Amino acid sequence: MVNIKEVAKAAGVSASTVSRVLTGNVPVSAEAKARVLDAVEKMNYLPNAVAQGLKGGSLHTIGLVIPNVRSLVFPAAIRGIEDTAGQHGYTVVLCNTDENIDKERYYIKSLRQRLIDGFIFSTARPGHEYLLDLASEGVPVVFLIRQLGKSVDTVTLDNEGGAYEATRYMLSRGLKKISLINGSLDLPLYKHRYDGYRRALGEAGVTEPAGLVVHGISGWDDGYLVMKEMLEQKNVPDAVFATSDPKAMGVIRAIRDAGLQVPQDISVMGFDNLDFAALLDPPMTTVAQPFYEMGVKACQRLIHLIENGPGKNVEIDVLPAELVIRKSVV
Amino acid sequence: MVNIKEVAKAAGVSASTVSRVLTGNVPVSAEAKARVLDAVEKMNYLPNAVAQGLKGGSLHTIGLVIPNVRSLVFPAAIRGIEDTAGQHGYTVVLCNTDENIDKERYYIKSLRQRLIDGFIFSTARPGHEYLLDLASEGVPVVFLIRQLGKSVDTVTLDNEGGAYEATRYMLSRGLKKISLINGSLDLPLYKHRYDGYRRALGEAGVTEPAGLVVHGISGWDDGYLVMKEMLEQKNVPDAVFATSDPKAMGVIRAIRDAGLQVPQDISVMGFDNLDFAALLDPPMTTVAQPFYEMGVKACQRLIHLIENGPGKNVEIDVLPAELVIRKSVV
DNA sequence: ACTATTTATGAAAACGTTTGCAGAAACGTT
DNA sequence: AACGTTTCTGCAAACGTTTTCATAAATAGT
Repeated sequence: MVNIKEVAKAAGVSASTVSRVLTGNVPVSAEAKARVLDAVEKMNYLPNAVAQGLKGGSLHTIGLVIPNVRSLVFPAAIRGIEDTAGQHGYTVVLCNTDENIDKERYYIKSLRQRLIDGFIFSTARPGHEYLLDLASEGVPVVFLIRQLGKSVDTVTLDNEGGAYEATRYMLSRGLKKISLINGSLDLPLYKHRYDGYRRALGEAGVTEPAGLVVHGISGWDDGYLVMKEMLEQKNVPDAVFATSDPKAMGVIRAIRDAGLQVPQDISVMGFDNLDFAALLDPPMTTVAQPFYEMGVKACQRLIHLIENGPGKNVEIDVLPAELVIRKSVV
Repeated sequence: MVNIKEVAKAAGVSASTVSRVLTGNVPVSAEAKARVLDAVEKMNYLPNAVAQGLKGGSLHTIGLVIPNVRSLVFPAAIRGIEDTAGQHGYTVVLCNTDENIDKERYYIKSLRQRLIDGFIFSTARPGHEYLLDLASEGVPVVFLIRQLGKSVDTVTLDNEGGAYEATRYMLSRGLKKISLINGSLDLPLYKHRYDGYRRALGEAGVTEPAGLVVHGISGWDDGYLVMKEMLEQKNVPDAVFATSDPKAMGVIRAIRDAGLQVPQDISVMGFDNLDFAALLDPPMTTVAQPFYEMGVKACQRLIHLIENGPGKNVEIDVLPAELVIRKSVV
């Protein structure tokens, strides 16, 4: 690759002048400018971003740390991040941690060595408080989807509100005995969904159905198993509110395997509104998360942090959830 | 961040010695080594990879260029790439092009400036021949999933064989009038799936059903539309072979909307074996692509290229497709 | 005990930029 | 015509490493 000195020689000026033409920081005579631009064009010169990075301390790169790209919730968010990063001249490097703290530490170390400008984490959870230290050391950090404390800028969903609306909707359809099949309460987001569910139930004066509220469920296979168990125990709900679409799919499968129908025998509601939710049979009623938009906002916030330093106060951006009504609830 | 000179001072040696201890390229007295290691530990020193990159010409980073992370075929492959990259100390930056050649060019330019070590492209297609030039300029490149010519190392699927097996399977189930709902023939992979379909039909002595072979279909909505059209024309197949799982989902939906059943009235076969294929109703019979493994192989190959230079001959790695039989075909 | 060899070390150059500094050239003022 | 400004430019230092080169110290060989 051709470097700045060769261009300078070709244009008959010094390297400094070439640099000045290209950065535009300092005025250069029209004539010199023309000669430089000409040479740059002819020689197909591109400044070496690594050298620039070394000088200026930034490579315009951000690190995106998530548990696993294969989880269906992330691709849309990634896309939102990548699109806005690209618009601002940033590049994004992707890291999958599998919720493993050692992997996470390794990635952070490795990226900081590379002069990364900032991080977006979707891996925040109790036990990962050192991420807060990272932020307080002055490294630009934003949390996405998962929140941890209130000291770091965060873009997340109104999980409580979403679950509340969902539960209220089922109640409004005459459903009373509503099972909750929920994720791990370790994650605030599942805690909040539980809260929303309880609030709706409380307002309607119905009590939590015994044995039908279960936490710590993750993935469709787990969902399948709990549902199967409930059915075998003859503890049959009117409806089940599964707090993720994959769990809901497992639930539906278990209901079908027991010879029952959705929603005629049991209604099922999901959460996430993954791309295929509309295509299922029956099309799934669920709560939509604006993943793409969340990615965009998180990235905008991070770039703001990088370029303007930390604001006076941290910003916790809670986006509204949207109820999407299809056919899996009576 | 602390730099090598500060460590050197703390250890009472020169920067060169610190460097030598850390790289291990040159012997250093045990005593100096101990002092250096001690200081490194105490000061939490991490060498600046950007400076190393500037010196050595590599930042140990690879570029992964795909059309869109949101397409369900990529996440597993990405994971395969990222995992093996991580094992070799490489970092991966993700680029979505939306099949847009200008975006692709922009990313390539931007990454080359950043001293990227090599590229994996899943965007190869006719019209993008300049990717071949990139490779012949000496930039390490491997193609994944999509092939373009034979001059660049490629990891792809035996698409012809997969489609052949799928078609033969449907034939063996007594299905004769088999519709093919295929992607764009511009992409060799869809061309090959068509070839496999025809070979199976030919061997069985059955002719392509008139009006039931259609190309250029992409996504579930398109699939839904063609199927609906066929049904309205009263041109009803025994089975349809949709060459991607999303297309198959659209097809199934259209069949249901017409009041027919899968597979009793019409059998449906997909292609890809996306994660949720097993969870559909009925569970979908399809052709599996080993996406994760393909990602691993592509990344291994790329790292080999980066570290050992181009081999004498290019390697086109065609992985076998696997028929996975579930319940959507009689 | 003296030279020849090996071993360990530091100084300095190099990687490709950007930028502070100072000097040169051009211009405008009186 | 002399001076003060302004405008432009090149030199050199700096970013944080690695590595070549030369030198000093230590060891071995006679």
